[in-house]
Amino acid sequence: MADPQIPPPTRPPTIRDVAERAGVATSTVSRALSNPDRVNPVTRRKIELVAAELNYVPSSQARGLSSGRTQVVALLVPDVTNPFFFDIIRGTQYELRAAGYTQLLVDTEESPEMEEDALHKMQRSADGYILAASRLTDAQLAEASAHHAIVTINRASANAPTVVIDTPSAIVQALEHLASLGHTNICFVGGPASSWSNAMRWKAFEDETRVRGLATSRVGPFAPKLTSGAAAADAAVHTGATACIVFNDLLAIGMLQRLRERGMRVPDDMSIIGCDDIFGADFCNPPLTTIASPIEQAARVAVSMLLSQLNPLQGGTKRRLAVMPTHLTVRGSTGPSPRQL
Amino acid sequence: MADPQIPPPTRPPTIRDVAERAGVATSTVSRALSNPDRVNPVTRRKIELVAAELNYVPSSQARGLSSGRTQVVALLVPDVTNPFFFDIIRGTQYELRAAGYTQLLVDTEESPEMEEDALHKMQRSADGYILAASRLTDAQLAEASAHHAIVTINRASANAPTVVIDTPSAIVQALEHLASLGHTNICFVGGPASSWSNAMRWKAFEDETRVRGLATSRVGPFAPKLTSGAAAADAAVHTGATACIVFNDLLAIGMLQRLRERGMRVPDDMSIIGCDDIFGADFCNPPLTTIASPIEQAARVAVSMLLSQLNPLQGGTKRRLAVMPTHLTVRGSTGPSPRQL
DNA sequence: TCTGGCGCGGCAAGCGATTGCCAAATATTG
DNA sequence: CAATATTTGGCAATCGCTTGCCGCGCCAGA
Repeated sequence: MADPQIPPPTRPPTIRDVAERAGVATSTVSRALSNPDRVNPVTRRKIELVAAELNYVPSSQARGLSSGRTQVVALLVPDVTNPFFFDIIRGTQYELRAAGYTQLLVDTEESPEMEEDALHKMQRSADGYILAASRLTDAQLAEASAHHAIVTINRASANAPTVVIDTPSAIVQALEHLASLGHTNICFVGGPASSWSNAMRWKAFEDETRVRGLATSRVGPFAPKLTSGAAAADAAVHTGATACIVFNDLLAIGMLQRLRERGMRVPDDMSIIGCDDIFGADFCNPPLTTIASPIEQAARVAVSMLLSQLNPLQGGTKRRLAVMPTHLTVRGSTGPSPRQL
Repeated sequence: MADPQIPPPTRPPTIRDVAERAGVATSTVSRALSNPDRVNPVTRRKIELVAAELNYVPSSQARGLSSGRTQVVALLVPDVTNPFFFDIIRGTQYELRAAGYTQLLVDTEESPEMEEDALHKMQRSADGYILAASRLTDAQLAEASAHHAIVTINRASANAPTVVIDTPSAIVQALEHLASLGHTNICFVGGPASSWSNAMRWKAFEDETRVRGLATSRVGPFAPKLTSGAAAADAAVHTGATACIVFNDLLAIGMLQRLRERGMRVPDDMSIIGCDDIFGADFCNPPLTTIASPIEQAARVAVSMLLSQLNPLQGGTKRRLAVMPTHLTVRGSTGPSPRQL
C-alpha cells in the first residue's frame, strides 16, 4: 500500500481532516486554499492534493461566520413570474457565479414591506443586494443603503448605485413613430403606482405629447400582469384613443388578447406599443411593437457595480449610475391611425 | 428615563446582546426563540420583547454551523429562462417561504456535470434539494440521494421521492385528437437526449401510434429553446407528416414562427401540439394546442415531499411518488389534416 | 560573527449560535 | 413533612473556519 487509507466518508471532511492528513495546521490549510500566496508553493500543492483526495468542500457557513463574508448576493424582484425579471435573474445568476458568488432569489410580491423585511432579515446572510424595480420609498432606500451594499435596477436613488434602462428616451421615439402614422390621440396605460419606472415613463410621455400637441389620456394604475390587460384594454378603448403606449409588455399582451375578444383589430382599430421586449413580445399576435431593453445586460452591469462595491481593492470603475440604451422595435401591433382613412 | 439606553446600532445585535439586556443567559435566549416550550412563558415574553426592541435577527450562518441545519433548500433547474421552470420556481419559492425555508436557485445549464458539481459544492449549505428535470444519470442520482435529501420533478428515480407530471397519458389524448382530425402521419419532435421526460413522451407516442397503426417519424433531439424551433420545423416538414407532437411548448412556439416564415399555415398545412402549457402558449399565433400541466402545483407537492423528508416528526404523508394529472388543451394550432381535403 | 528582515507555519482566540448536562427552584406525592 | 419529580435556566463545549500575532530558520548586509 503506497497510501495510508482514506478514512470512510462518513461525514464530510473538515479542514482539520485535511490538515492532519497533510501534516500541517488548519490555519495553513485555510490559507493555502483562500490565500495561496501566503504559503509555500510546495506546501500548498500538497494541501491541494490532499483536499482533492478527500473531496474537501469548505463549509460556507463556517467561513461566513468567521470571516463575515458570505459570498452570497441577494436578488430582490417584485414578481418572479414576470418575464422581465427572468432576464434579470439570468443575467445576475451568470455574472455572480462567474465571480464566485451565490445568488439568493427573493420574490417580494410587489410589496414594499416584504422588500424591507427581506432586506432586514437577510442582513447577515448576504454580502450585497440587487434590488430590481424596487418598490421602496426614497427614505426606505436611503436607510437601507446606509446599512447594506446595494445596487438598484430601474429605480434611481441618490444613495445607491443604480442601473437604469432608459426607456423614457425611447418613448419619444415611440411617439414619433405613432405621430408619423397619423395618431393624434394617444393613451398611456399606467403600471403600478409605486413603480419608479412607471413614473418616469409617464413623465416622458407627458412631456413629449405636450411638445407635439397631441391629445392624450391616461388610464391605470394596473398590475403588470397579463390578466390586468382586460381592464386596461377596456379603459383605453373608452378614452377614444387610437394608440396606446403601455407600461410594459405583459400588460400590453394582455390588452392584445382582450381587444381581440372585443372584436377590435390591432393595429387597424388600435395601435399598441409595449415596453421591455420581454419573452413573448415577438410571437404574440400580432407581434408587439415595443421598446427593446438590454435587460440581461443591465443585470450584468448591476452585478459588476455591486462587486466593485464589495471588493474595492480590485478598483473596478466605481460608477454610481449606468444608463442602458433602448430603442423602438417596430412589429405588427402598430399601424396607421384609423382616423386617417 | 424608564429604559436603559439602547446601545447604538453600530453592528447588528447578537444573541448575547439580547441575553445581557434581558438579564438571562444566551442559552435561554436561544431556547426562547427556537424552542419556546422549553422556557417559562414570562421569561420568554421578556426575551421576545428585548429581541424586538433590539431588532435582533439570528445569524443563519451561526445557527447553521452549530445546529447543522441551514433552513435552505436548493432548487436546481436546467435553464432558468425556460418558462416551464418559472412556474416551478414560483411554486417552490412560495411553499418554501411559507415553511420558513429559503430558496437557493441554481441554473445547471442543461449539464449533468454542473448539476452534480452543484450538488457536491452545496452539501453543507442546503438541507435539501429539489431537482427539476434532472439530467443526472440513474447512477448519479442514486449516489446523490444516498447523501442528500432530494426530491425530483419529472425525473423518476428509485431512490428519491419524485413528482412526475403525467404528460405521457395525455399524449394518448393528443393522438386521439389528431386521429379524429384525420391525421395519419404524425411526427414526434424530440427534446434533449438526456431528458427523462423526453424519453417518456416518446415512449407514450410510440406505443399509442403503433396501436393505432399510424405512420410516424421522429426528429431531434433539439434543445428546448425557441431558437431550435427553426431546425425542428424544417426537419418535421421534411418527414411529410401533417401533424407534430412536440417535446415542449418552447420548441413548438419556435416551430410556429419558422413555419410561418416558410409560408406554411398552421393548422391548415400542419398541426402542432406542444407540451406543458407554458406562459405564452395561449397568446402565440396561432394559440398552441398543448398538454396542460399543473406545473406550479407539482412544485408545491415537491416541496411538501421534501419537507416531510426533512422533518419526519411532523409525520406528513411519506409519499415516494406523486403523479400530477394533465389534459389536452385544444387551441388554434391543430386542425383537420390537409390530406383529407 | 552579529543582526535585522523576511518567508512560512503554528497557536489560539474568536465568529454567533445550539445543546447536552447539571443544579436550583418549584411542584407533586405518599 | 420528607422524598421524589419536574421545570427552568446557566455553564461550557462545540460547530468549521479565519486571522492576528508570534516565532523559527534562513539569508543578506554590516
